[in-house]
Amino acid sequence: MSDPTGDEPGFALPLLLFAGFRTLIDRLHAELAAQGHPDLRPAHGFALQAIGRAGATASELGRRLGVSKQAAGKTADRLEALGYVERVDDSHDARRKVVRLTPRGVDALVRSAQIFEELRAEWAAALGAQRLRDMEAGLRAMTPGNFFRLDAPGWFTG
Amino acid sequence: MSDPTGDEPGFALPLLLFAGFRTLIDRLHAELAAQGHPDLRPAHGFALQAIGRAGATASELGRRLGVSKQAAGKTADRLEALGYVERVDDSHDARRKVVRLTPRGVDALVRSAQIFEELRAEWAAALGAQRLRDMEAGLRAMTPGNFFRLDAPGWFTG
DNA sequence: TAGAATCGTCAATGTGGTTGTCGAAAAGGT
DNA sequence: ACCTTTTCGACAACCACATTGACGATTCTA
Repeated sequence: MSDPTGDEPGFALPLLLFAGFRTLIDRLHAELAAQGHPDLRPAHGFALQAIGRAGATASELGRRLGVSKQAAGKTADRLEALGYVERVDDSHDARRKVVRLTPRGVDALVRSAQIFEELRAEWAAALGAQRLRDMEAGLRAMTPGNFFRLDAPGWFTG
Repeated sequence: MSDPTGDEPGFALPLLLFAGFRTLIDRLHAELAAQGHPDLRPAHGFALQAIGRAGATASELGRRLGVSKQAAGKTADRLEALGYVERVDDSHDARRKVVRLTPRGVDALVRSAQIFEELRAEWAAALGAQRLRDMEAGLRAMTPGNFFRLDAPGWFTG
């Protein structure tokens, strides 16, 4: 209004991006809670995604999440206590213990994917499909390409 | 709906938003570190912003950040140890101890604002000023209005 | 086969968050 | 003025999530 260009101040951009992220994640977990997964936290969702249907060892999980193997092991402990993963001995390597999704873990993953599709459809309906694609394309252009490294936790506090 | 248009999968949207946020914050702190503030972490930046030039009590800071007054007090302790804030007694209210920015704290805030402007200018140059404004407008439309509540930490883990 | 790398775990520590409690000080109602 | 309620800052205990360093056991490799 008073700004002749109408530009947002610079500090608003990261805040808006975070607000968008947070809004989506909050809605995801509200839905997951309503669908039988009330104990799942955002950090757990990232870990489940990183484990994947093929499973992973604690060390591998740590590499995928960008954290130490010890931290990954503790996260696996918590997910195990919540019933989302189980540990199985590897018959080919006595050192390895594979963290594998339980049926409950798979269910959470399937539902998450479904909910994300619905949320994206909401955004597409509100903004227009093309505007949403533009936004995604713009973000993809401004972020490091192989940014499917899910390492949110711990990064904030250092 | 199928996607003959090559739409992004739904789960990519939050990841892209987070990647954008993280990219900006990482660049901010790389710059801050180069400009004499290597110990400042993302969480600290949020707290400094919430304290502001007018200062705030621990309780008020807690309300602004959406955390308990105890947590806010600990964060103030940490910032005090790093030399970014100081505590002064309130002459009108013997209970209150106002957390106020030191010159170093003000310097960090000023530099942060400057860096954010530069980063936004980079995005505007790469995407086009209008596309960036569209992105910001879209995000503003999809996020709760008064989202200047800086409560990132703790939210993730619950 | 000896040496190096990897796996999972234990231990100690740092940071940031949460309740609950408490005394001191301010504010409010009668 | 007095008593009650609220607010403030602090302390204590605890939890979540990360770190580094060390360790025995196992596997890979030169």
